[in-house]
Amino acid sequence: MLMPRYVFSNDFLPFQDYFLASPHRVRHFHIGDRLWRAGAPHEEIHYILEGIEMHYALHENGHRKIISFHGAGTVFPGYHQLDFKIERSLVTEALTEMTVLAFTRDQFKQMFESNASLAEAVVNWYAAYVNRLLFEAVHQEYNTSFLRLCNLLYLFAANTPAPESAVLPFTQDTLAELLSLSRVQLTRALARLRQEGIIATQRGALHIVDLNALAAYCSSETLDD
Amino acid sequence: MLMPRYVFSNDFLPFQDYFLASPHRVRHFHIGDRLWRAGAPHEEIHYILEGIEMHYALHENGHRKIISFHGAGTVFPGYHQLDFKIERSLVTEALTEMTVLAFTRDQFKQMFESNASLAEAVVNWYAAYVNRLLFEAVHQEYNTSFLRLCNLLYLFAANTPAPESAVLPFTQDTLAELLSLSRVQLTRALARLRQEGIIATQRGALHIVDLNALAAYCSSETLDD
DNA sequence: CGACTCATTGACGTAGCTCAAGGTATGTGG
DNA sequence: CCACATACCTTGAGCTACGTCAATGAGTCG
Repeated sequence: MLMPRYVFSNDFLPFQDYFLASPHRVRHFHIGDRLWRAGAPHEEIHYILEGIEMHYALHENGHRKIISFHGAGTVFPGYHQLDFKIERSLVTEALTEMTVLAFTRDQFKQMFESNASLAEAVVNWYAAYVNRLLFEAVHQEYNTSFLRLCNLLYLFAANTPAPESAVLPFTQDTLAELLSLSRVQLTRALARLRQEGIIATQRGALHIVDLNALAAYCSSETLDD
Repeated sequence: MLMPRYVFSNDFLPFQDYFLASPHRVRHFHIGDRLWRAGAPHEEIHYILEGIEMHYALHENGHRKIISFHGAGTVFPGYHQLDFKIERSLVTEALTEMTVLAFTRDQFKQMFESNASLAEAVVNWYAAYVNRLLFEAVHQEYNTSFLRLCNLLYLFAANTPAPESAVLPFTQDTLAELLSLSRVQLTRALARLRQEGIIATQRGALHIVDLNALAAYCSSETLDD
């Protein structure tokens, strides 16, 4: 049974050769680059060969809200043919050096219409993205900041190769912006987890020390039982 | 440019004849019926011929969060082939008498794979659904309850035939559950709008009196300028 | 006309915000 | 390799928006 994800990767890996054989343009990005023009609608769709990008929104009042991360083997943004106002306040930024295959909407449309299993993959990707957003809108919204943090950390840890002793490479700023919390409030929640021996904190990273104790705090939507 | 929507209808109307000609089962639901078994994954996909349904989530702590409404000419839930835990806490309930064409996942898959323009429509529908969820997660989250209410009312009004004097048929309970607010807080925000002559309230409904004044309160993500 | 649902308002508690000040790693240039 | 700058992290104090609890009023329906 599938749990919410904040990190997307490899969900289009089976199509890599197909993408390479289809009309595209190879593009490179450097750390901190934005993957498309600010304020513009999404004109290109990327298949990521290498690197990780972060997708976030800038709110009128200055807050930054991190939505998701996208790594090798995935496609971003999701293919569609509409023009949404909100997309113009969304930013995608390279966290590492990146290499992508860039498709225009029309090029992607060609592939989408001629390759049914790619179309299925696009739809399944959308379903997973909806799931991540639903998790936040219908679930995290009603939780305290402490519980929201526990859920987030557990989901991240569960997606690593060694959940029991996972190292999560996030600054506290990043975690706060993922959870729509103030940095101060986030620090307080981390302090509690540290005092209880559940995590260890470090500059720019965070270690899971006692995954079971963490899981005991999480809500059922987070746990795969 | 497209704004967030809470009500979905007619986005699959061009396919109605196609749906009728494809293998399906006609089903009827009565007011208050749930459109699929509680706690189960979505096994059927409906094309709605008549009626309106409400989609909501039940949180562990008793809160109910209303997500969206689906009316004639649309398909719900979105087609995909995965199994998400969160779907089991989601409920879809008939608000009126309903008639739908029910497809199994396999039946829908057949259509999806053999009709490229249907596949496009599914993807565009997902993009609109993501947009509605993004609006809440990245935007409304940072707004005060008053501003969130203004945005919601404006979006609803803008989707009616006569926005200037729209009548919105929602109880205050429903509005509170759409905005993740307490009923009390919602009443207070409505009281302010009433005192300012922007709306008139009534049992089970609410009238827009001064749409421009309402728009002046809204944030830019809500306004189509 | 009684029973329900829906709406309104007041009193009070608290989670999480902002503001503020200081502490500790990490990196860079001299 | 030291001095300094720049993140990043921690903790305290006070404020406020919003939640809960509670009581009452006002439409609507059998």
